[in-house]
Amino acid sequence: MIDLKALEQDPTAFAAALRRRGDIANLDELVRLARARKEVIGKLQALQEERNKLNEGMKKATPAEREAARDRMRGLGDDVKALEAEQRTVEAQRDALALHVPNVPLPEVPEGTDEHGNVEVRRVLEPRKLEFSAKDHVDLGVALELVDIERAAKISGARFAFLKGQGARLERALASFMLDFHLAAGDVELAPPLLVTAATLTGTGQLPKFAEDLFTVNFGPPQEAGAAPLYLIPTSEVPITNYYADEILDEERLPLRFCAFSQCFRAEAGSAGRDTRGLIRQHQFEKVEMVRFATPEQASDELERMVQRASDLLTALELPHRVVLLCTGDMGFAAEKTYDLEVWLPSQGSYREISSCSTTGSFQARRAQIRYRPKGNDPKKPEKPRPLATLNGSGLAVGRTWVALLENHQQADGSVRIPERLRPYLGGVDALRKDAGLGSS
RNA sequence: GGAGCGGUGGCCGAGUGGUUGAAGGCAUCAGACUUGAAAUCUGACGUACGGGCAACCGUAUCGAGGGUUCGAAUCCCUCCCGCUCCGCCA
Repeated sequence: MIDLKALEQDPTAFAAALRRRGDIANLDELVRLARARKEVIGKLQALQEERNKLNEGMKKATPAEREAARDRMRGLGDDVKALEAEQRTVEAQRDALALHVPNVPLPEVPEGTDEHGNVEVRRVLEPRKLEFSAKDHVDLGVALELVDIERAAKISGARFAFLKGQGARLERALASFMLDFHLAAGDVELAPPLLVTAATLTGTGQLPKFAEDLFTVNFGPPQEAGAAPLYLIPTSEVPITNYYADEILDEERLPLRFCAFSQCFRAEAGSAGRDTRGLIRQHQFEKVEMVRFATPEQASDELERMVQRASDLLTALELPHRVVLLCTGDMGFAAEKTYDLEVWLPSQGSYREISSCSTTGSFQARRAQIRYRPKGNDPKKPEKPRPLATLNGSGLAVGRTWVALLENHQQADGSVRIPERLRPYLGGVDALRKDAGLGSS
């Protein structure tokens, strides 16, 4: 959620900053509601104060005095209730609007309407020059019996896959390798719940606006569902970021750095027809995620560190990639600055997203009520809590890493070379070959 | 699925209609004492909103919402969450 106080104090500046992403529809109405709310609260508190004062004398008042005060008190009580209802209404209207307003981009974020406005920051590793024509990961995977998409369609429909034999083991190896990489750098690992409440998804910004991208899960048969549904997480950013929801952390603890492995589930109703071949876009995929809790002052540095970490992972896997700074039009709803890491895919002759690292500033923290208490100078007067900054980044999308590894390390004979660093996770094998003797169709 | 119990401040835990934002304890912070530390003593110590330059003042807040009442942490209703036992189960 945007900073409503800042909005109220300087609507013009706020609108200018937000207009860069082209969405300022509700700002005027929000300002109006903020002022209406103050007015209601002012009236309400005056009445409550009067009521409290009258009440103070009631206990020791004589029956006659009590009787005399009663009418006035009744009237006050009714007025208070009416104003309380009004306050709730105004706040509900305010929240309904505010929860749909996206985050404000940082000044250094380039302006643009779509991915063409993104700015390449650097490239790492040269793509190999193949002396044969590159196969894509589906052809490679099918030939090596690493993946079975047709049978997955039979079981679950489109956008699902079985990994098989060495293919399944490769995914497990990649996830383990990534997690160990993060642990070696000092991150704390969390294994999160995969089903979360609507409130949790509101905290990170997926709800209320993007419900169509999520899978809903009911208790028991749909027609009997009594309890509120849960949602399959689209990324472990959701449960991890909400880990500290409604809490106040001491500044000394920050920054906090977590990593997590999880399945992710995305309905992505709007993506029909895009990336229909292969494993690039699935309803279910694995991802290792990095999440940071930091002071607003630390956020920028933490973002750069996450990008570097993701890049180092790709380098360790010998995968050519580039870092891209997203423009205003290509950023996610909650982000105020995002870098994508794009890995080289020989079959497409282009770079494809494999990691996205964002700072949301205090946007999610305000929604999820995550605050920290600044150190302060005077030990007698503790500082007031303020929202902290949350960051998240893929480190990495395991499925897409699987794809990139096959395509980049394919060899003339159809086998796939395993990079040195990954071999310990695959029992020491140096390549995936057709005659591995694992499984048959 | 059946039966029962419970949700109070960072934590534990009193409190069943009227100065209770809430006893007491723990934790934390500051000061005193001490060569230092421990122990001890004194004091401070929730959050949000409104007003104010500030000191500060006011209002709300005892899981959430609604109701009864002049007045609710305390009474009533609904919902949410947690725990225990039985059943089922990876």
